[in-house]
Amino acid sequence: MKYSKLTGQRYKEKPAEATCASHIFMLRGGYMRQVANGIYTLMLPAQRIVAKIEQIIREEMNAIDGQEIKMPVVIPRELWEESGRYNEIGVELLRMNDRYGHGLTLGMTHEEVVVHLARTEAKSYKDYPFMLYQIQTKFRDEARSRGGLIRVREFTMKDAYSFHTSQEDLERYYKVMARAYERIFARIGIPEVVRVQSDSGMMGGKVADEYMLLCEVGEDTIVTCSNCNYLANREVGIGIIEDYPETEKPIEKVYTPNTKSIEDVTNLLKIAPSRTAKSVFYKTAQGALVLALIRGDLEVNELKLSKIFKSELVFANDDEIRAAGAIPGFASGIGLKNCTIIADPSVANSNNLVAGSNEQDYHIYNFNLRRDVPNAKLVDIAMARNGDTCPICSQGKLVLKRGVEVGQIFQLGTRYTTSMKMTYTDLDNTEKTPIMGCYGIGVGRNLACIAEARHDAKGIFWPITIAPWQVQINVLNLDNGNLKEVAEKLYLELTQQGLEVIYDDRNLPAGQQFAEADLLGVPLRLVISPRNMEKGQIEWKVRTTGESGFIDLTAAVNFVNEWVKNELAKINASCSLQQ
RNA sequence: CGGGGUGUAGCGCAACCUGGUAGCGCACUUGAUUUGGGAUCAAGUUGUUGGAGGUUCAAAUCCUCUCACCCCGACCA
Repeated sequence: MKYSKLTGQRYKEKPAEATCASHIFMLRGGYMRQVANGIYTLMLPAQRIVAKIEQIIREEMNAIDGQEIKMPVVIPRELWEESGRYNEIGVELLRMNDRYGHGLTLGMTHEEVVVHLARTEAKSYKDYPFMLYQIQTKFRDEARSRGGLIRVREFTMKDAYSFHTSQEDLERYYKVMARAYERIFARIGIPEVVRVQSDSGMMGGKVADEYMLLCEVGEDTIVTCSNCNYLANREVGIGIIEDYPETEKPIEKVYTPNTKSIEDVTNLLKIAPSRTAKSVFYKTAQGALVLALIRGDLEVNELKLSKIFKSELVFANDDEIRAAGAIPGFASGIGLKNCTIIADPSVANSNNLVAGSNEQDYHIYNFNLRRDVPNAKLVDIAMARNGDTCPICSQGKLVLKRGVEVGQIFQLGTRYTTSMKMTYTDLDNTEKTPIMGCYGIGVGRNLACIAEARHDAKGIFWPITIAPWQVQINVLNLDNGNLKEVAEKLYLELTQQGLEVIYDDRNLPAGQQFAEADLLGVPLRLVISPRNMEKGQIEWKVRTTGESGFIDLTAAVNFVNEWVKNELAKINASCSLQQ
């Protein structure tokens, strides 16, 4: 590729709307342009990287017996109705009508479509197990896209679906897939991606893991341990806290006017938040009232709570709280009617707490959950905190970090095969329902994450496996002597070796060429200049390390060939190709 | 959906408060000189100031409505 043929401006200044490194550099470097909120056009450099990421994913999926297929972007509403998700999923699913008034959707995930296919094609136990995958455009009408390609509405995703005749086989394959994922992240140049326990969200199913790149621009919070390798999304993370067991004392009322919050109460009574019980009222989608009781120093994890009721929860309003016999601001679980009470173990395991009295302007001392609210259901609903004790090793302290989800794997179970009536005939001639797993990787998000993890102040440095080009040729003073001939010849020879070369044939001042080269992040740069040509040499420089040196022009092709081979070998060695 | 912010040339910004011919830097075009870290000189080009209404002799500027984008939150695979 000659630079003069590459369409796209390179900006010197940071575009106003960009706030994170990957976004800034990809706009400045002419990798992409925004078309609408969360919708981008990828230009040649980005498209080349994407193609390489996709190819690596494809190789790894094929290596574990994946079959690449292509499902449609536009999906008829009937399929979503069959699985029940047409009504479960909100506005995120983009719905529209065709000319006949037939309801259509833009695919945001493809469980329905893959089951639609698989249920007519795999009728015998002999057809199992199998895995189908695609690399395809998804559309999700995000409430809030942000951060360039980190979070968008239209994106390319590799989604894979496996089908099994037993839970054991699903679990076996789940591990195979997990290994493939580790190899993918290593091969595309972000081996530091970690696997964390997670919630399966709208996909359904029980076991789910997310692959996270830990970095500041991430929007997920990850619970990590200072001592062991515990890793969990904060949505499901658990922290062990100190309990304060005491002998139960009788309830005493205390006058606490104008104390609406835990902070007000602790300030007034001069006690620690951990000596209080907090009452938070929620309402389920069906309108049922829920009281969550938790110790005052902890926060309710609403995802954990919503799983108990299999419903989204919203805060109850004051009237609804009063209807249950509680006083907002002074509420507790004592004497409530028509209200399900969920208590976190933190409240049960500490005694003589300060709690609401359900009487205006009064709290009580010596609240004891087991004695005072015996009907409360004990479930962990606490948000893990920085500094809590690790639930796995009991030694380390939890540390919360930010992360970007770059992939996820789920053991789906029979959520879709049951609702969509997919069956096969087993050995004993009975009809059975297959068990599914599903596995996603966001291609564009990975691209952005690599940029987040691999950049300096001047630009991105792309790992050799996915770099838009492997080698860049710069010529200083192209018009000088025979430099142009030398460069053209070198370009041709390298290209003939099968190397991917971008040749800056624009005759720009050195500074500008170098600045733009840094933005493009090609791993190896060759510089041809009058100064070095006098000695018959060219200079090479490695983008990542800054390492540089000189080589005779005659040896250049060999040198580059070897260098690229070595770099590729280094990455491949880090993730041996044997399964 | 709630809170905040911004829309002026391809990009970054000024002019807006206090109404009076829309400007600067970069980019772009032509020519010359340059070539080891975002050149130099000269001459140019580029705008319905996001849109619609209103007030006014006069609106980028004031008022109303609207649209788009960004940030924070809610929500989310």
